Amino acid sequence: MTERLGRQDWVVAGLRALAKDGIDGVRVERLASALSVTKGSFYWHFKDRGELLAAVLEAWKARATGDVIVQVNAAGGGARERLHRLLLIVFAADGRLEQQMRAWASHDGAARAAQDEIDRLRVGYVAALFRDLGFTKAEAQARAHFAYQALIGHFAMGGASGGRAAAKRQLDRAFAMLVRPV
Amino acid sequence: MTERLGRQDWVVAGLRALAKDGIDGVRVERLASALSVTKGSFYWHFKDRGELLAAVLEAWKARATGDVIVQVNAAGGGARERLHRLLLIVFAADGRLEQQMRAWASHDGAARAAQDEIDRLRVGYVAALFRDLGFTKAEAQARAHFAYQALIGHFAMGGASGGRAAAKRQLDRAFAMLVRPV
DNA sequence: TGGTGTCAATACGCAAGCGTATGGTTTGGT
DNA sequence: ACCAAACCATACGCTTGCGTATTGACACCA
Repeated sequence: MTERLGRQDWVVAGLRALAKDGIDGVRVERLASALSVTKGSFYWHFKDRGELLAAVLEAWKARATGDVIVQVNAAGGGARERLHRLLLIVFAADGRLEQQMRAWASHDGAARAAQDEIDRLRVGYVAALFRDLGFTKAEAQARAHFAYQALIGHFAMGGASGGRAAAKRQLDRAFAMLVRPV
Repeated sequence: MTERLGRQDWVVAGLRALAKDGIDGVRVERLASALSVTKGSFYWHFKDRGELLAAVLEAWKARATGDVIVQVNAAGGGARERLHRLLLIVFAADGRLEQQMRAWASHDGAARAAQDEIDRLRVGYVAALFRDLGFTKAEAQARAHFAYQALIGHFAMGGASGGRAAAKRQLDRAFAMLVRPV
């Protein structure tokens, strides 16, 4: 039942703590207690707290990269359908980790760099969808950027404001605006 | 030259520290040293750190409420001009305090409440502008919300990505999209 | 000149966290 | 059964930061 721990267990616990309490909630003694263990264990797996944070960052990058994109691509459909599906998925997603990640990035260089990298990648993907819809490169880039900014803002504001249905109606309006030709 | 300090000096220093290092950079001993004084002074003006944070929050609310809105209103013009001017101003503004404020709100109830209040107020203002442009209430609300989210996202991403000119061109595209009738 | 109120320095106790040292326990291989 | 490696507990020292207590300096007023 109570298995011994590996590096991954600490990273997972770190991600959980990050999503819940922000980066300075991921404290080694706290994680230890959450894992029902003492920090004696931690310092066997990691050199120091910094190494854990780096690992957490890496883990986040890994899951932030593929995940949704492949999910959207796998379901097929044209660019318009994909974009719509993408928006529905991401705007309904739990943005707490994303938000705390960004809060972290706001005062840490490495996190900031990782975040920027992920941002570029995701905006690039969305821009490609807009291009498929027939927009010029610049227009596609602008719209993708704008839409992505809105997503980040959405997360930053703590997700939904009204009910599920109201949120969907608002999103549909935004979508209509976004895909309407110039 | 070296005047004695008042409560306000600490609050101002707190805001500066918040914008620069985030909420947990506003430490009493750190502020003290920034003000070339010891914490003996601090604890004369404030009961504890919590009281300072509350004061900082209050100060932020005060300056976040009026400021830009009156500036935009004062310059006159129709709804379209006002909206355009508003976007130009806020998207070019320094969002560091805003961003750190939001990072704080991501793990603190009081800050969160204040932030929500400000958000509602600002979105309401923008929604009124959209209504003046002839949109229905729901459409105006949706567009205002979307635009505001994008602003927050913009700040969260650390402001400009390309040059000043490129940013303006992107913003103009977004503006065109936002004001285009359904 | 003495007193009172305002602001500040110093010294202290306390708690949270990090990282280290050292020794104990469990596991798997032989 | 025994050993070595992997994993964990305990105890310690150190730093940072909070909050308190006490005393000092300055200003203004009577």
